[in-house]
Amino acid sequence: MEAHITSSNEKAVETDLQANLQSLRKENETLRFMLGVMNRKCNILQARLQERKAEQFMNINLTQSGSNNETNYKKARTEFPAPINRTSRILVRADSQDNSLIVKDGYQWRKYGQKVTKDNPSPRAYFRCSMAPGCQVKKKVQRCVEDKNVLVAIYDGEHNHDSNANSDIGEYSLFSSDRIGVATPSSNSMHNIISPPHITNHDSPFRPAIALDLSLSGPNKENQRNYVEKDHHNNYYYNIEECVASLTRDPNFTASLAAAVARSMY
DNA sequence: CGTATTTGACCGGCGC
DNA sequence: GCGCCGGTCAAATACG
Repeated sequence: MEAHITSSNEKAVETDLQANLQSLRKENETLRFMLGVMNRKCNILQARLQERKAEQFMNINLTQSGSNNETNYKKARTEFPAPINRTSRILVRADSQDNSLIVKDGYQWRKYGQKVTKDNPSPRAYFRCSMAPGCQVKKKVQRCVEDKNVLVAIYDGEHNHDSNANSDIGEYSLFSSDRIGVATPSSNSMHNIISPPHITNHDSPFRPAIALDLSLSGPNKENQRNYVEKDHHNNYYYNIEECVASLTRDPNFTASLAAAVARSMY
């Protein structure tokens, strides 16, 4: 009898927990969506500010001298580069037999050049974002000198528009297991591949690791994070595990977490 | 025929 | 000044 009551109580608690978990998931989803919207709005505003600055610069030059528009525009573009000149390096698994330097990342690119560089026998392809007229994001794609199965894509600048990756994630390899990792802008070699530390690799140093993508959209968002986490004491961590370990060591954090979980349950 | 890609020419920065 | 190198331009070409 008593045992029966206990089990029904447990069931009630379980369904309660399930419901709470569901509502927390929904809340999380909503917050992520809002963050995504704010991110996009921020990018658009930055692009508009950039255009205004360029226009102002052109106007000043036109009133000061009678030189032609194109020269002024070119100068304005160089004087005022992309609002935040971010660069990020992304490594993507590719078939060594496939000679195309195409990295599917959810954006539309127009190729405008190809060049063989000194340090790498594989040609480097130059792309410009063609999804939005004002977008000045560029990317360079080249096969890794150390492993031809890996494409190195270097992104330069910040998109002023959304990608279509969110709507059709499965199509784009950068958002699936094809992506190997993100390296810091200063890195010059494959040793900067970032992968979960618990994944060991005995076959090849460049074998793709599983990368869990928590970003909201395109590759430039990766650059903002670069897998570097910062805690509330302003300490930087270069991998998730280290960050989690530090947080769990912090009694304030664990107490706050426990309180938050308790609040969500009752 | 319009659009995307290719590819040689050109440009600017840098070191000598 | 010269040569090297990476990045960009633009005419030619390919493609749907």
